[in-house]
Amino acid sequence: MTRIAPTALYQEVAERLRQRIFAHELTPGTWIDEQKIAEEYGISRTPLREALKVLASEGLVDLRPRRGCYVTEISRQDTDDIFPLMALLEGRCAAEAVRRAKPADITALKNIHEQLEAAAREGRIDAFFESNQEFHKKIQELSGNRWLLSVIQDLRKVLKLSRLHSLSLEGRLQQSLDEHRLIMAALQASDAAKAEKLMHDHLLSGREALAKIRDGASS
Amino acid sequence: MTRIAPTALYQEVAERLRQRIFAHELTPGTWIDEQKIAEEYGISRTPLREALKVLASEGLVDLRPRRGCYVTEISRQDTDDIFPLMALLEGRCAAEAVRRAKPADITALKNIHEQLEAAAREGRIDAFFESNQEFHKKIQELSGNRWLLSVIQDLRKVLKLSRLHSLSLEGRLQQSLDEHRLIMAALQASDAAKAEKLMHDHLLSGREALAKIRDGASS
DNA sequence: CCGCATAATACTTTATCCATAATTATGGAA
DNA sequence: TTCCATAATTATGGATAAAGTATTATGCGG
Repeated sequence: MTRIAPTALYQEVAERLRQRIFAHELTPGTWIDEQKIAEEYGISRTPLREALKVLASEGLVDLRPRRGCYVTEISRQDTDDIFPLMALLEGRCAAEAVRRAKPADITALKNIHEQLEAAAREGRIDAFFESNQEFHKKIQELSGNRWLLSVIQDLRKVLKLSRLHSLSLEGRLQQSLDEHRLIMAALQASDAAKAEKLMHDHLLSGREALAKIRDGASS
Repeated sequence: MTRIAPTALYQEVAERLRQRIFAHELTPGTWIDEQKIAEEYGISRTPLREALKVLASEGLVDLRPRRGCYVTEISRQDTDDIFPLMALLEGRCAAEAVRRAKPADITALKNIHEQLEAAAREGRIDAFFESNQEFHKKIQELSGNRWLLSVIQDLRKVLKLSRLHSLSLEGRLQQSLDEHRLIMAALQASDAAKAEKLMHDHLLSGREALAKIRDGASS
């Protein structure tokens, strides 16, 4: 059987490591033992090392020459820097999406939003996360700007390094849902300016929740 | 002699290739022959391949599995997408820089701007490019947001793929200088809103120049 | 004469091996 | 007992070789 999608081995390895990092199985600061991982995956160190180079330029790991590879530790300063940036970018996405969205796109968005509502009703946290991601992603795609999308996705990857990031959403599930409803309404009403501001504030609101958790945890 | 900065070989190779790509010695679309380059640099293919992975995630080359490595071809759509994004981001930088700049920072900026003026007076194109880059970079650093800076730098790398990009600046040297003067004035006056708008328009103005050259070239 | 299939060549990919550098542990001296 | 130095071990970085896959060219058949 020939593979339809000829992904190189190093790409698959990078993806598996990414998932382990996002799942916080590999926590920030931990050393990545090349030999151990290679053995574990049943591959040689060569593709693994290439995968680590990729993760390094994504900012997920820190490659210290002759010292080894460590999962990136993200600081408070970093999240404080990234959230306003994401707010700016995703706000722009929302505005652009309104201008370019066709009726069918709005319908698709409504479907995703409905999944979010359902997940919230049934208290399915994982599904809520999933739909939330999808909603944001869909809007980014609607913006029609490939580079805007890629920049946002890159930054989101870095944010996912923080364990607190996923925790923070749990604590404000209802609030997040409310904000999503307003955004959805603005999109339906084709109000670009409103959608931009709502999305912007939605992101900053996420930052606030994170800060609250962090302050609580450090006390 | 021990090296102060223990940079890995793959990093040096990546940097050399980057320069060759920016210098348009390796033009977009050309195939990168691993064996030839490795031989040329007197290294094995291992560090070269690692370097290519890095360049790939920077978007400078296109790594097609089992097909080889090609210098990225940037489309009109890409530049049309990137310039407004850069305008948004660099605009934000300017606003942020005004808020955070200390008197000493403004003085430093004025010095760089003066170099720009001198380069323009003496018609030193290369020096003008240099000072222009430095001026923008300094403002990005003043914004104090490491991530904002890195995103902008990444996008700028991609823009540099286009040969037209550097050409376009030559044609509008005087206009670019005028815009810089206005930005400098807004910075000195600590007018964040004005600096943001001027910087934003400055970038879009760059896009216009590029579009003009492109249309002229394709006629 | 054109199209398809097969074979050969070339390049990517992966694995193994070796050397160098860093870190840690142990021993000796103060 | 503690600190410094040296040696040994371990891990990273680089090179070479082998294998697998894709592409191209050539030959044969329709």
